[in-house]
Amino acid sequence: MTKKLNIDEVAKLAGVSTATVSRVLNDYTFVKESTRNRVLQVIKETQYRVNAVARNLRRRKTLSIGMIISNVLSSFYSVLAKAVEDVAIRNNYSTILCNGGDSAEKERKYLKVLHENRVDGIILSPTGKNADYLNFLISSGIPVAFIDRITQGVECDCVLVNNREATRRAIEFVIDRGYKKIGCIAGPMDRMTGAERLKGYMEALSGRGIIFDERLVKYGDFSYESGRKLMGEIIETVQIDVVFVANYDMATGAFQTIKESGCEIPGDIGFLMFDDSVWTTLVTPTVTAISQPVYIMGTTAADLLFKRIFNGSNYVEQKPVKVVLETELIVRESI
Amino acid sequence: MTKKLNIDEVAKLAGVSTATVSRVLNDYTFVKESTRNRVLQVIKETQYRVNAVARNLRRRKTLSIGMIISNVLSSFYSVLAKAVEDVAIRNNYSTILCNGGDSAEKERKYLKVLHENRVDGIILSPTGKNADYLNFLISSGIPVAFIDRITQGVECDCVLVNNREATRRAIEFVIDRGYKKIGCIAGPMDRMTGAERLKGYMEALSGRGIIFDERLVKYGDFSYESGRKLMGEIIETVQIDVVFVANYDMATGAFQTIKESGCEIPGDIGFLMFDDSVWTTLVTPTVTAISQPVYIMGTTAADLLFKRIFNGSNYVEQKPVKVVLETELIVRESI
DNA sequence: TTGAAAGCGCTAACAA
DNA sequence: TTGTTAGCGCTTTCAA
Repeated sequence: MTKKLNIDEVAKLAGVSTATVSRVLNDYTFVKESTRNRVLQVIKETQYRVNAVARNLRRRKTLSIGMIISNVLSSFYSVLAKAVEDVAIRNNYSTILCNGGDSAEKERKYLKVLHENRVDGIILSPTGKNADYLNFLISSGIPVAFIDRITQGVECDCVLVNNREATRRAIEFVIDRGYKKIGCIAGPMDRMTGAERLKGYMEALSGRGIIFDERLVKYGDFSYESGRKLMGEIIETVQIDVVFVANYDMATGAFQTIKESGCEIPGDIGFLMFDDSVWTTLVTPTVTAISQPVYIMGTTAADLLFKRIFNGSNYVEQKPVKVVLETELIVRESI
Repeated sequence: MTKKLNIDEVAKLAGVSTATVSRVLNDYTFVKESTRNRVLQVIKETQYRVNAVARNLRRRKTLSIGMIISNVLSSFYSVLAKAVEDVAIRNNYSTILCNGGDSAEKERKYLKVLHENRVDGIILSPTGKNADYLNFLISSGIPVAFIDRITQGVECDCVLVNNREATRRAIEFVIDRGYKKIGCIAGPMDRMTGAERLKGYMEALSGRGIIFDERLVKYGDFSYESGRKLMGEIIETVQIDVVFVANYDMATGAFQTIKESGCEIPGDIGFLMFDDSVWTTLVTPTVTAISQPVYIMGTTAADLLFKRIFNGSNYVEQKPVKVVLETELIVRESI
């Protein structure tokens, strides 16, 4: 707060021009060794730090990317966030993390904030809305990458998993183990992952000649609370052999409810979930789960994004890349 | 990528000066209704978005804060991150999240990046090092708040829990239940929480007349892997009644190891952990845990930070606030 | 109620 | 190898 410390001040103290200081700051090669040292000395003494805001304005680059996810509290998204940040750091970029909570308005608001801050790229798990804004961003030169889900009508890089296929195969496995009445706690149908996983469930049934019974399916919002509540409803109202829960948070709630109800897994009810995380090997019995390569999803999407960022304004012409990663059914004791 | 769209362009299209556009942008009152509408119309048609980088440079404010935590993957820190971001959003601020991984060099690097980006404040779970840089930041007008831990020699707002006291009382409870040989998987001693919790453990022993046996204590790094490994060592080398694990991630690893070893909890070995999160009520038996008000810690620290941010440069004179929150021992089946 | 213009701190042509 | 200088896009006096 003493005197305002900027590049001019440093230049004055070192007895050179601001351009020279700038050159030192940016490791420009053509600076005489002695001059460079003098400047570095002043920088050290004054603890001068370049003002990145001014630099960003001038360079028209911010060395930052934005990331919008539903909620860092969800294990899946926190891994994604970590993966993306790891890649960003490797590229000397900062990450602005936004928890959009799956609200289309929030997503739009965050897109606006990120746009205003002129982030060099945006990576998000989209709500499926705001196609207009996303397209506008892309066409105005800000690369966008989708992760886990997509928004219809927006052409950009994306990284997904084979939700439908993975679910179908897992349910087929369950059926082949002899289970007949297969309950399902599905995600919301307006979310790609929710819809795809349910389709996989239905495909497996019809493929094995089992009539789809809609009373066995409950629709949640992917949250712990909804898993908890819907599992309770299922236990109270219908008779099932096994339950498939469409994501980690809901499965956590559902497992809790089953445990409290006194039902035995897998004796009274088998348990299969999408996502494999922390507690699946800790509980009794251990849980059979469809495992996604979450961290890889994050790094893959980030790599795609940075490829475009570093391609500069040519990037618009390049075809979007779609990566679909494989999941793995990890069979444990609950089925 | 068509034509460069800035405030001048908008002004031209609306037939006014840039100053007027700026006034509209910032809800300045003295603009004639018709003029305002004309400008808003142009903004809408062109999809103009203010360049926050330029605005920040001019205003010498960025409406962003930085947050440095060990690792978003850790349940504790992800809750903290969410809490801080929630408060930031409420104040119309963005959060730049950095995973410092408890490395002093990384912390320093991130502090530098955040400083260069002229964030309006920084909130961190400090490594305990870099006191010089932190003090420099504070004295140059960037408010800092600590959360969960502090750095010696730095005077700033902080939010902690009563680590030592909480542990002491919990261990006393364990002793009073009749346990005698109390193992401990402690955190690293150069981290405040690690050291304080171990002190609490030792205080409880001496208070109850139990001789401290250092063979029963293993020192980990708060990670899943170290919990897993150290629990293995304990099981193989010493005889204990009960184990206290000093944080969530290590407890996850330790619990896994016990489960795999075939030992019964609490029959063969009682289990007590610091932190209460996802799986403690899911496993069999449910786990007795010291619960921290994590979300509240985050919002409290963020509130303190924003109070200083909004106080402008006067903030340096105000005495640092230290908040110590209470934890709660939640008794379940594992003890 | 509006406009002209200075300047936030930096980078990068261009010139020397 | 170094300096001069024109902006980057915005806000904010000051004047009209």
